[in-house]
Amino acid sequence: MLKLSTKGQYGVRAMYEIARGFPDTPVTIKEISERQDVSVAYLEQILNKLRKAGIIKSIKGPGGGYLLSASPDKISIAAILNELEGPVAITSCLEPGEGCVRADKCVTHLLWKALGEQIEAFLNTITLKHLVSGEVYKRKRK
Amino acid sequence: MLKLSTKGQYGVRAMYEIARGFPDTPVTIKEISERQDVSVAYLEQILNKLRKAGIIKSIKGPGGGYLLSASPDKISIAAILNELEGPVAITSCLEPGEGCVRADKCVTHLLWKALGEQIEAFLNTITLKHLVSGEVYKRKRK
DNA sequence: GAATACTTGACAAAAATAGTAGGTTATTAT
DNA sequence: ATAATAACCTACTATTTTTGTCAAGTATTC
Repeated sequence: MLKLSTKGQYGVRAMYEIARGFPDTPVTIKEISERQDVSVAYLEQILNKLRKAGIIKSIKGPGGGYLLSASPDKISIAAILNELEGPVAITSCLEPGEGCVRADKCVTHLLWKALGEQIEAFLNTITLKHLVSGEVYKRKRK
Repeated sequence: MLKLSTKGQYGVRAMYEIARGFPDTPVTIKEISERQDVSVAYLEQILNKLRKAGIIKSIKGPGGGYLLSASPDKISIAAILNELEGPVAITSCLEPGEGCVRADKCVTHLLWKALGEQIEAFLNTITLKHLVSGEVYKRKRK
């Protein structure tokens, strides 16, 4: 349960590759595709979303590719997933804009809200820098 | 993202109703259906799974219904969702039995594992007792 | 102008979700 | 006995989401 779609998974892995080119080496879709075993066409969709969100920048033509818009320690996993999969919302009624009609009498409303906040907080603390430096492992052990 | 299916959501709400009958008042599907706005037919499917898992017991015939197999403070939300939606597994390769081929070179593997463990730990601390007593609210504020 | 590389929109197979429908079995009360 | 109640079981299906592919276009460099 609570599975992430491949778009989210591949998106984070693609961002990792782009982060490795920080601050000024553009990374092409083809390179990402080869290193992460994801088709070029699918990556195009994913990176397009992230570019429109302003998380990455693109440079066309030979020598082009993708670059981070900010330094790796400023880009959290939460930010990436937010663009690709929308905000954390354990139930549909917790999505922004979606008013929950039975929130007052719903015994589980606060539970799902609290869980969502936990997840969001966790994903906010982890950045591309942690991924690139392999620090996720250390985190896990403490 | 990270949405729970309706089966999981309804399941927890149904368990809440059954917990209210603890220790010896059987709760019928019809009652749950009316109180939680979920069809009888759909609830049958859900409660059947939970019964087969041994979390609840059933009594047939007039005066029958469902009862908890253990006291509300011994039944966690994690246990309920585990039966209805399977274990927490942010990615398919983290499902029990599913060996991850590229775990060693996958930079996100440990991240998803850590997130899953966080979620599981959270859901393990919350029980039906918290739901019935409205204690989820208090938890959330601390 | 040829090659590179991103951009865009449409499409489609496959899987998961969210249920319905209809009949069966067990128990109780009359 | 039999009627009523309530759980049990299996199959089916429409819809939505996921997971991509495909084709054509635009911008840039050499």
